[in-house]
Amino acid sequence: MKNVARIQITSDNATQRHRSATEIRSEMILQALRNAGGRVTAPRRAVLDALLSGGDHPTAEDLALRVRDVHPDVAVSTIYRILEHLEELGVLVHVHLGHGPAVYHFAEDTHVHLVCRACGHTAPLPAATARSISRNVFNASGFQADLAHFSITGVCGACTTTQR
Amino acid sequence: MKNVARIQITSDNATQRHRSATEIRSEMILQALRNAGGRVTAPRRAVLDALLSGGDHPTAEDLALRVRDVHPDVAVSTIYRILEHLEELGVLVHVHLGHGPAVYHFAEDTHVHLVCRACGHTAPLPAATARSISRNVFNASGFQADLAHFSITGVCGACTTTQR
DNA sequence: TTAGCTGCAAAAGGTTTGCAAATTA
DNA sequence: TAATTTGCAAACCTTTTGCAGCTAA
Repeated sequence: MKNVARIQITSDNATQRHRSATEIRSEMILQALRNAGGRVTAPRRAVLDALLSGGDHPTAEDLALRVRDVHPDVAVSTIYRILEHLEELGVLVHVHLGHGPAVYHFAEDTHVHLVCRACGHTAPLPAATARSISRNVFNASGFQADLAHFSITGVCGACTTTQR
Repeated sequence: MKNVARIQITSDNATQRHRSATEIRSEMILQALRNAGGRVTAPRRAVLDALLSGGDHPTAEDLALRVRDVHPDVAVSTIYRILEHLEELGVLVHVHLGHGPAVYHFAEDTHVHLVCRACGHTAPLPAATARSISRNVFNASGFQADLAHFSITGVCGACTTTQR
C-alpha cells in the first residue's frame, strides 16, 4: 500500500512534469489565442502539439501529416491558416531555407540558418555572430536586419574540404 | 562637305562608343555561348539586350515583356530556359529579394540586397561590409557564405525613423 | 544535315481564397 | 445565437517539362 501510493505519487509527478514542458506552453498559447478573440479547436491544438513535439524545421506539409495522425481530415489550407494566425499573434515565424517550402519555428527559437548547397544540411549560426553581423549591417546602412527570415546559402566546411 | 564629313565621323564615333558599352559585351557573351556549343538566336539576343539596357532587378516576367516589344511571341518558358542557360555559363545569377519572383543579375554585378519590409525598397550593402560579414561567418562556422543569393530583410533607416 | 532551340500547352509545387457547413463560446 | 473555423475545391503564381516543329551552324 505504502509502496503503491509512493509509486503513484512519483508517477503523477512525472506526468505533471512532462505536461509542464509542452502542455503548459501549449495552454499559454491557446489562452493568448482566446484573448485575441480566437477559438480553440481540435486542429489548432493538434498543430501546436505537432510543433511542440516534432522535429526542428517542419513545413506546413510536415505539420499536416502529423496532425492527420490524430485528425485525419484536417486540410492543408487549415494548417496554413492556423500558422498564419499564430504568426500574427507573434507565436511563430516562418523561414525560407531554400527554394522549397517555408519552415516554421517558435518565435523565441529564432536563429540564423546556414544552408549548404552541396550537401543540403542546415546549421545554426552562433547567436553572438548573428548579433555582431546585425550590428555591422546597422552601422554600415542604418538597416535593422532580420537575418533569420531567409537562410544564408553557401558551402559548409565539410563540403569545402571534400570538394577539392 | 568638310563639315558633313566631320559630323559623320563624330556621329560614327559616338555610335561606335555606344556599341562598345553594351553591344561588345553582348557579343562576348554570345561568343561564350557559341563556344559552349550553343546557338545564337533572336530570343537570346533580345534577352541579353533587355538585361543590358533595362532596369536593375528584372524578373523573368519583366524580361519577357521587354523581349516581346521586339519579338512578340517569345514564350516565358523560353525566357526561363535562356536565363537558366546563362546561369550555367556563369554569366548570370538569380536572387530572391522576397516572397515573389526571382530577379536576375550579371554575375559580375553581384551584391547583397537589403530589402525593407515596410517600404519595399532595396538597397545594396556596401561591398566592404559584405566581405567583412562573410569573413565573420567563415571564422565562426567554417561556412563559405553566398550572402547575395537571398536578400536580407529588415527595416530600413527611413522606415525605422518614420515608424515611431 | 543535325544538334540545339523554340512555342505552346500542360503540369508541378507551394500557397491562398471563396463558400457553405460545422463548431466554439 | 453569433462569430469564428473548417473542409473542400478551385484558383493563383512562379517555374518546369514534354513534345513536335523550326533554325543556326
